[in-house]
Amino acid sequence: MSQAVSRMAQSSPNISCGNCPIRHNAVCAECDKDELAALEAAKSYRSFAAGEPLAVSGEALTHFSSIVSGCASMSRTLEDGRRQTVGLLLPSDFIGRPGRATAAYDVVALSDTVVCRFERRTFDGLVRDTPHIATRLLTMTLDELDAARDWAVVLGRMTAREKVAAFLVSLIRRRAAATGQGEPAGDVAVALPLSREAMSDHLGLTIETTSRQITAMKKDGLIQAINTRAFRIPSFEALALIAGEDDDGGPIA
Amino acid sequence: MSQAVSRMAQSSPNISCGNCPIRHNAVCAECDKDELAALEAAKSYRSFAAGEPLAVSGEALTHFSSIVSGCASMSRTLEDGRRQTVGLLLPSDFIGRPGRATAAYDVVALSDTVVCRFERRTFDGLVRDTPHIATRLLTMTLDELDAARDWAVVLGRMTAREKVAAFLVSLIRRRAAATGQGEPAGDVAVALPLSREAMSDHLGLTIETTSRQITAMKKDGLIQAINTRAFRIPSFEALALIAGEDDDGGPIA
DNA sequence: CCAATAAGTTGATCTCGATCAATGCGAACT
DNA sequence: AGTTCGCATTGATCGAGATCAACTTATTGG
Repeated sequence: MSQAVSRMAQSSPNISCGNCPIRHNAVCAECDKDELAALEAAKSYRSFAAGEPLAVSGEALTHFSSIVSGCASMSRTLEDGRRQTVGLLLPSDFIGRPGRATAAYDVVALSDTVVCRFERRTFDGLVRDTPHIATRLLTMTLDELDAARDWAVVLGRMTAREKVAAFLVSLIRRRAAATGQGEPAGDVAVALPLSREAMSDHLGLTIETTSRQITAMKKDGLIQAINTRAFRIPSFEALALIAGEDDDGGPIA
Repeated sequence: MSQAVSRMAQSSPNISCGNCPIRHNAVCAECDKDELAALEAAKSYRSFAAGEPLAVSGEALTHFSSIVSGCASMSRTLEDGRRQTVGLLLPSDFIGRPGRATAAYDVVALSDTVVCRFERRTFDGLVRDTPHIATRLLTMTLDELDAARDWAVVLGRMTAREKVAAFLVSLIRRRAAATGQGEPAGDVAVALPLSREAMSDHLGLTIETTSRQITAMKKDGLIQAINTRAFRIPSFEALALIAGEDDDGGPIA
């Protein structure tokens, strides 16, 4: 998909992928040989086609996984069909939590997706017995928590236009971060890894409203359509401004 | 305030409070004497009057704190004044995160509040060097993450009435959990520790809409007003049903 | 290459919650 | 007791986004 994936894939795939839950790789300074061996033994990969479920809310979750490439959504659907995505999973994001055997949300692949995974009980033991893995997981979880809280501001208080802008801005930032670039600036391109419906589920909007906002933003010159799933953004800063940010760049402190 | 506070306060206050970030107390099986002594030496208490800020977004956060009694909100305010509360902090909830020196949100005391706190650098060291403290913190953070994601469903997809019901249900559940009771049932009472404004900021609604929904729910017999800040709920189950839950009790799996 | 189907856009209308504005109510102070 | 001030409720109106519906554009398969 993005440059991120190809970059990840080439980093010593035979030892350990570059975006495992603990971000382990061959040069991890804190890992001794026994730990690496244990991780390798417990690790496996699995592919999912777009639309395929990676987990079903309420059902057993046998593995702790981390996205290697592709994109998935984590969502809850109410009885009457209303659906809210609570997290967009991109490479390096994890699925599952130590000590819990049941999935709390539905996780569905939005595009073809590869995950790196660990059998749950093995992983639980690894977290319990390996301090620096637990620490690494804590940092990742705290980051996810901040992201979830930031998103609550979008869902609770932003207009449709601001929501769409905030989504594009956050997607562009995550892609840039994954490829090791800094804060995006100026003219940038985004490939959307999801449908208008998945986008709307994430934004708490209907498909129609999302579509109309995109059209309006095209008219205003904020975005240009390469095709329906790819945009060119002439000014990232202008978009970020609409997404309700200070003009000094970066997310609100 | 609630029964929770008095119950907490009496558990060996001279050794360690019962709701410190790591839920340490005199009988913690995993803590040796040195660790306990280190915790005690680093610990202090501080009181805040209702309305007083515990932290300001973007400014230095010198301590890692845990609510002992009272109630605080964690929120972000956009430039134009729109405000969204991203977390309601009740006893045992923590403020701050290891390894970060700056507050990400505004934290304000909603009622008179007491916190138990640790000087930041000391706490960072403690988390780094004491595996079971890191593990405990990881569990708490994962729980917060689930709560934040659950709330995203409320903010993104629920109607005003459902939002108010969901808020009351979650508040009642947290109170019950804090006092060691199980799932609430039947006729229950809630004391609201916050104003209509703070409630609205949490729900992503205006004060007027929140007030109207409360009035409507009174008319429908779902809630009875003891006073403006305290309700009697004749049927917790009926309220939970409106809050968009399955009828088998408990949050959706 | 053209049907068939899914995904996306656009239009018309309606509704829920926001907004603007006034009134009610209770606690704190004199 | 009455005044004041902040909080809460109620009323009237407006508008952003939802809904219902038609249509267009991609994508897939024969």
